[in-house]
Amino acid sequence: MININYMSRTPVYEQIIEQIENFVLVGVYKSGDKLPSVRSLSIELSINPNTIQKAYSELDRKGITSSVPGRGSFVSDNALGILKENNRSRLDELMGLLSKLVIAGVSYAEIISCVDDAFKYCTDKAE
Amino acid sequence: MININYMSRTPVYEQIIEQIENFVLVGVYKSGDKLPSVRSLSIELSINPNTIQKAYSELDRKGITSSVPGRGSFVSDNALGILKENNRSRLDELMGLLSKLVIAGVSYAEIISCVDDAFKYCTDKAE
DNA sequence: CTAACTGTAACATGACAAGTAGTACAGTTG
DNA sequence: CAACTGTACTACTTGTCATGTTACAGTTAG
Repeated sequence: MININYMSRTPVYEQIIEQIENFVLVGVYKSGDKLPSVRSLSIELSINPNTIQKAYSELDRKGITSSVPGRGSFVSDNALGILKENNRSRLDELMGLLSKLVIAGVSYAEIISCVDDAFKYCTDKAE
Repeated sequence: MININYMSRTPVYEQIIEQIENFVLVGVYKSGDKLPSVRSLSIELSINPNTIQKAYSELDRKGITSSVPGRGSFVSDNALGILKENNRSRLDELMGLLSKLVIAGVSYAEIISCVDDAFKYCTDKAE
């Protein structure tokens, strides 16, 4: 389910965080769902348990999940809300990328077509 | 002229590369222009000459610049073409970011407004 | 030619992040 | 009780980044 790219510069634990957050955003994980345990996921991905735990504790800190010793890690009630608010603030990131593309000579129509595709593709998932 | 952010995760030498590439894209540096020397830039930015050299040699490797011992580093003839082609291939990066924003509930109108702003801002610089 | 500049190369060093390895503790569940 | 769960801690290895330093060779202006 989770896919790790070892060639990437972004640390493994951050890749795990990002993918779990995406699962929550898309609806694969819903509030109350149980995440795979630290040990089972570490075996599945052939990654040291400490790396998984680092990801999980960071998710806890963000309020995305809630971990209980002995029981497991669970998706928080307001996880979706937190993530949506976080992603919303990425609009400036979008501006930076757009500027580069414009300077590179990418046409207005091409970019609009990308935007349309993104909306077409996610139209049913975005409430 | 060049601005280094020491808090950033991206290495200093990559920040230098990116900013010089931007100068070429925007037209501050044109083909044949001479870049500041390794030593002068290292003094200006209070950075070790080796770090500057790492950036310059990478720019050479990409074909953006052409360095000659004793003379200096100069912007290549096809630098602009190489950079435009590179940036053009970032359209998938745009798709990824757009998907996240859409899932986060950002409206179509908001995104289109961003695109318009980007074009308005860069309209005179994009040939 | 000389002096002052240029890029290039090589080495040692320190700092830091990431990941691994191993062990241990405490809570939960069946 | 046994098997699971998350958590904590230390030690170690690795890779990258940046610095400090020295040296060499080519170019240019005086």
